[in-house]
Amino acid sequence: MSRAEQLREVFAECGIGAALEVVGERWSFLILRGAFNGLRHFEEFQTNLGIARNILSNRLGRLVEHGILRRDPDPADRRKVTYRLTEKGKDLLPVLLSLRQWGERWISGHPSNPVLVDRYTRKPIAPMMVQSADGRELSLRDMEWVDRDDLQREADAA
Amino acid sequence: MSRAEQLREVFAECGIGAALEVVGERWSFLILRGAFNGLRHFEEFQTNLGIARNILSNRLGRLVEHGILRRDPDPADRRKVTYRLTEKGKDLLPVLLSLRQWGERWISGHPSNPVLVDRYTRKPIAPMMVQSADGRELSLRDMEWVDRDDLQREADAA
DNA sequence: TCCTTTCAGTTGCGATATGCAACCTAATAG
DNA sequence: CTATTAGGTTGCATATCGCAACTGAAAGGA
Repeated sequence: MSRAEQLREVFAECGIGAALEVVGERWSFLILRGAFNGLRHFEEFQTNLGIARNILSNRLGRLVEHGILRRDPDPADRRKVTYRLTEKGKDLLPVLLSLRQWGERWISGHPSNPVLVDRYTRKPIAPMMVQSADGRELSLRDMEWVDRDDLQREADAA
Repeated sequence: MSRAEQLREVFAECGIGAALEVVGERWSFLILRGAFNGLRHFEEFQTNLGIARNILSNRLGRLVEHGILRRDPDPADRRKVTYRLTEKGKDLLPVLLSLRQWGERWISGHPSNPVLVDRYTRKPIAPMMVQSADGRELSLRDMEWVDRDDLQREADAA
């Protein structure tokens, strides 16, 4: 087994590793943030993020390969290519927002721009938090890591 | 200021960029996952993750530097060093869980081990989701990116 | 038509980061 | 007093990154 394959296996054994295999590179999150903010074209990403063109090309390719972005030619201008989020990509929003809120709280110290608001109430979205199955907010003290099989046995015993 | 310059500034100030400065490297998330799962010592991280020793040393140092882990000598055995999450570190849990749930859903296709449960009800935590200020679940269609100042003006006008 | 600009990349090359194995020092165990 | 453990550091090879320059196809303009 090659080193790369070994690494893939380590990463794949948990959802975090599996996710990082796809979006773990330094620029991927920023490209996704751009996509969520409406960037669609190569030049838009390049000028707005200040990313090197070859890296951008590589990352966009990877994100497309992994089904996070869709790459379509623009029918109106055949030079242009449109990148947009797939469902799989859109589903990364909680990750992006958690990361952003953490950065605002602990690093930059202030909310950043633009703000994501509820379209109807015009109020900013709530902070991301961990909740119980019935919707109570949980802190780390209220939670416990349990082996999946042990949990199953607990349930069977009850 | 040009539109490109404006946007570049926006991204530089964005919480995501700030967060990635600190936890954006390839192994950082996996080290944090280990910490959340109870790993405390250098050798534990090393054998558990299979990370190169020099990289682990470097990453632990960086996480300590940024106040995400605390490094304490073990009073019982002075060879040992204990790394544990600070409040700032613990507050990364929503990021880790969002990432993990996404990976489970879209990549590995199944829930991973161990499971994080509500200590009292013994039920797995809920999926991370974006919510309005009053707790409704929001999908991307229900939200809108708004410039902070525009939002303020909207509020003033009302 | 011919010339220029735009768009989406690719290529070459040097700088940086990463992975691996071996080594080191202090503390503890036997 | 020797072996082992913990937590690193060092040297070296490879992989990835960032920058600048270049390419090639497609518009746009005179």
